[in-house]
Amino acid sequence: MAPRKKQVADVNNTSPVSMADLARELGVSMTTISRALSDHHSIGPAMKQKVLKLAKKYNYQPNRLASALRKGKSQLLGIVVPYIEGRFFPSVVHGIETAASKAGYNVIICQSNEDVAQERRNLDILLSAQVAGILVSLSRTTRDFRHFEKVRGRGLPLVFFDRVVEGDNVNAVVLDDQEGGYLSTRHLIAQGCRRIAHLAGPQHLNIYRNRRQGYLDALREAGLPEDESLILYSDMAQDQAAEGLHQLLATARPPDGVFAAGDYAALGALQEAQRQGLRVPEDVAISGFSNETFTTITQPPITTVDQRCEEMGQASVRLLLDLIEADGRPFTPRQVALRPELLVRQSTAYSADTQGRSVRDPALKFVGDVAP
Amino acid sequence: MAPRKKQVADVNNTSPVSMADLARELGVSMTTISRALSDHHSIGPAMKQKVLKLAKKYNYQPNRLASALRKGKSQLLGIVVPYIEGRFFPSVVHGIETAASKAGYNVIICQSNEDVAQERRNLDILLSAQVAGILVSLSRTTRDFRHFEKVRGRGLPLVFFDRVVEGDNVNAVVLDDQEGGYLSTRHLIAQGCRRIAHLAGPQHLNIYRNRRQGYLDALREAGLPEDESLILYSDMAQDQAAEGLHQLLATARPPDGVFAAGDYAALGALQEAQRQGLRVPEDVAISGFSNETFTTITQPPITTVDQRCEEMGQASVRLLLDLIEADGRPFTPRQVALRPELLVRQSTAYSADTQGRSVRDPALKFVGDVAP
DNA sequence: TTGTAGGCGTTATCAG
DNA sequence: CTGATAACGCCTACAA
Repeated sequence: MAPRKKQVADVNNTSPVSMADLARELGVSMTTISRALSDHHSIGPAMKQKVLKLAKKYNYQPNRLASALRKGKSQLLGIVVPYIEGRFFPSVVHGIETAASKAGYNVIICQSNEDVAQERRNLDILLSAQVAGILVSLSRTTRDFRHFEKVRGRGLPLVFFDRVVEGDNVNAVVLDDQEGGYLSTRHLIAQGCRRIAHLAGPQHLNIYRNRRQGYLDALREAGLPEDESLILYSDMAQDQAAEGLHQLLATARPPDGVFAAGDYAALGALQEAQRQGLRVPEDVAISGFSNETFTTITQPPITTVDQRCEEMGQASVRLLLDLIEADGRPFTPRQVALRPELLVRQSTAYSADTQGRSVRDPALKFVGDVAP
Repeated sequence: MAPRKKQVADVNNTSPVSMADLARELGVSMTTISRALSDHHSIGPAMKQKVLKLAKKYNYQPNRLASALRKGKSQLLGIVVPYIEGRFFPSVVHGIETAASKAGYNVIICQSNEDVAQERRNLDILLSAQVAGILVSLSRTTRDFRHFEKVRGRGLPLVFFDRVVEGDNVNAVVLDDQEGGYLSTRHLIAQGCRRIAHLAGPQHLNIYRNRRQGYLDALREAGLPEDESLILYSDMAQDQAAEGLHQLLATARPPDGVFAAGDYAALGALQEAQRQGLRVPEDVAISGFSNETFTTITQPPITTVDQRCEEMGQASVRLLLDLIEADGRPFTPRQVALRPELLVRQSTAYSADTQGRSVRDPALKFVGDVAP
């Protein structure tokens, strides 16, 4: 019963077993082992069984470092995000990891903390880790994109998501924010609203620019006037929104609907309306954007636009894998715009389900979506 | 101006430059290059400069795979979490990634999806990726812990966090839930509550068991009776909590305070109380657990316990790094219990700050914390 | 069907 | 202070 000891003083440490060890034990060459394990065609079934059995017995784990070094490609994907917090990025990362692991890849994750310098460093790290591809959502402070040229120069597959480099020579996955703004506003109009205010975000960010444009599209389509006095620009904070709505409600012709470009702004508006004694949605309907968790638990729950976080992750991985499989052969860059989903809740619709009911109208203009 | 082309048909791909390339260019040996780059002491400053300059010029990136293969240790840490969603795990991962990258490590992240089999596979993957250490939060379905023996057998540093294997021979970082329950209840008592109900979670989960115990501790300390009829067990869902409070309020002696073991339960209780026309906190004070985002935006904002997610990530990494540095030398396993933070808001305190004010009472029993 | 041998890029051990 | 050489574990022509 005495445990055999190979080395002195090494109580417990099982040193990892390599192919060479297995080969020695079976009296065959490493080639045979390698082939048996990778299910190569030119290997006898008997031999294969023997090898697999021994591998199991010794709990053989392939050394992916060695394999990757030899093949020049690892099974790792790199992710660079501004941060892993809030609702959006974690969900996208969740989608990415799920899709990646399904395809046999693992992800190594880096945060830029909204700092270009850190973003650059992250890219360098991922390059030297020999990842098979990189997924990036830009930091807020990124104005210069030269560091990405390094990646392309290496011929390394690169996909942007959400915060992307604009242009048609990059691979990118985004939410169609304009469609989101359009859907929300169209819905408010359908609910009978005729004076719809827009709580808009900073217009140097394309997401807010696009949401505003969707809002205008819907107004125009319905023949409603564009009224700049109904558009309030802010940083989308709850109190700014409340203050803004406060002012609008004090005017001669207050709005009967509010499309906020963010859920916190919608919340601020909701609370302000209620403070003023207004009923929501009867006196003023309010909708938000992002499907933050809290939108389901306010009274009434807030109508909002879901950003398809997980799908964004999936779509990004799909695109990246296509790029990886293309393996340097010419590949026409793709820009994917995910179709947002309007979740109608009681802040805009009297009869809406608390959980939010997805509005899918086949007559809506089709903007783009991932391939089925 | 014609671009020099090394290879035909290779338009743009800069193949990564290796130490050998630099050595050839400078007419020195690879050894010299390696030493210059790793700042070895026995290298001439002149030589070092030359090498560094050339490395910069050619944009040399060390191949971490090769380095790790040679050294038998990578600069990667593995994380296994049930999933990356909600508030808790993303924040912990955020803390982990931040601490790890500060120490020169990168993280590769895996989700078990609450599935033991997946958890096992994840461990295998991390082992074969030759990570330097592993951080694990157990899946709900994990009852058998043998797969972790493989990791220990390899002598690979292993730290559990939040959902941990119990016992004093593992390294683990948890929140002191008992202390959290104690702090909350003690606070309710200090606010004048004398009949405090507890919305408890499933008692097979240690977090809920511990929160309940803390509740009992505080009652006992204050000389208040333990009344099992005031403890309601459920899965902590919003509607269950509402229903539960509904029943309690209908009794002859309704509670004047509620300590809910989760924020959703607290929310359900708050809404139910308000439906019954009760004022919160005047008629009944309510506190929750977890510091979910929505607790700041309810009316009134809900007093809750912050779980120190980021600190948990940091502490886990610190412990793991200590383990890595011990490098196989005997290491007495450590269990770290993070001190929770009570955030007092208006649902329990008339005068509380909306944002929540941290209660730090030096007289509180000290349970444990990370080293400074 | 199996074996031999060389190399992926780095580092550690020697010897000068 | 510098260089030659041998690994690390795996893969893959090429040869048998």
